[in-house]
Amino acid sequence: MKREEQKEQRKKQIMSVALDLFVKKGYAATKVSDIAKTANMSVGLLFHYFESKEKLLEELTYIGLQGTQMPLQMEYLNELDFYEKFTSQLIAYMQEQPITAKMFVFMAQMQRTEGIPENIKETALSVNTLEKSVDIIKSGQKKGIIRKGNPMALSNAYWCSIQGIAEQYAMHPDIPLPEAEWIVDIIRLK
Amino acid sequence: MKREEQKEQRKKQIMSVALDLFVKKGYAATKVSDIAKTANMSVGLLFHYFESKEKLLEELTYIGLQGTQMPLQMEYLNELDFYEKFTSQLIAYMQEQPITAKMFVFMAQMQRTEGIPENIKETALSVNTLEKSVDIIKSGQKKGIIRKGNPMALSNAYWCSIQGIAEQYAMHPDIPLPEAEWIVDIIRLK
DNA sequence: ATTTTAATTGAATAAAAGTTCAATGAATAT
DNA sequence: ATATTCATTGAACTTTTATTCAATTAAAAT
Repeated sequence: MKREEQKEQRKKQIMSVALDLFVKKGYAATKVSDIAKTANMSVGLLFHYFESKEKLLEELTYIGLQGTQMPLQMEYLNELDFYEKFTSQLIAYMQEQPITAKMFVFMAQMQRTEGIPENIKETALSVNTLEKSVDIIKSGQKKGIIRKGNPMALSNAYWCSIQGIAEQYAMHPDIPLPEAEWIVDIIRLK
Repeated sequence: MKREEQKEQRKKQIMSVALDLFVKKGYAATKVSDIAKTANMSVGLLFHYFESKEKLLEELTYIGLQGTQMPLQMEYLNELDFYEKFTSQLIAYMQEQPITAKMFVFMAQMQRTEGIPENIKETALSVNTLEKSVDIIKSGQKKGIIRKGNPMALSNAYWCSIQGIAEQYAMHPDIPLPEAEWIVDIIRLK
């Protein structure tokens, strides 16, 4: 069964290159021939593995769903501890698995970009964490460990920072990542 | 001289619509016909005002350079005050002039996207603020008002947050913006 | 009023990008 | 060893998107 392995290998190779280019240049700006060239194969071969550019995007999104589900150790003492654990684990994970940051950026791109097929957007949307987060903020505010203010705005501030950091890291992995503590300080009550 | 005014009007209209679509969908994914349709005109007319899609992008980038240069009141007491003033003014400005956030996102897009002509990238690059910021961080650390840590990482954390917030706001102006204080707390020494 | 100039349109054309396919060669099975 | 299956190529074809242009309409100048 050598063929099967090789087939999987090829698909992975294509998807890896595609992810990279989609993140760097955007989906629409990435030509199928770019992907093929970067992966050192002919366009014909690429179409042997994926029936269309859009199907490739679809599979990538589906994988992304699992890829962004990092193995979170999610027992936490309180709401602030939740954010601290999540942040430090995410940062560590981005460093160890550079694909994490790329997937993060890619999924966000899929969510917001108009003209992406609906089924793909829906898959990307299931990564959305903002809603749930607002409740945790509220709960932490009651306990007096998270600062006062509009919970939606607080949650948003935190997630936007995470998003911005992931984006920067995906593009420039050379620039040093922040300490988790700094980011959590956005919402921490002093 | 009605003609001249009208001409300017048209160009502005096209550029405004184009900015909006470029930010939402990305440059490559935005068709000239999309822009024309959204601006209620024929594609032919669009080409009467801009010789190509790329020239339109170029002019937009040039305008963006001025657009992101918001009228900053930049006398500050110390390094932390600098960040506080800058942040609150940027947030206020984004609310008053929604175009600011879009321009911010657009210019960042131009900077990072591969396949954008060099002259355009260079223009976009001159918005880059990260370098200068590192020195301010260092100086503030000496005074003991900015927290300890890698100055590059601190500067990066701050700017990534700003970028993430601008991106979110450009896309979803309905989600409330954070207080400047929260963001500056990323770098503040407690 | 008439002429001139320029705005505007949409269909025609050109260029670019996605997709197919017949032919070739390498691996696997018999 | 031979047959069979499938990976691989690149040129041909199709579709999409950018760009041009001749014709029309509206405004400005004389």
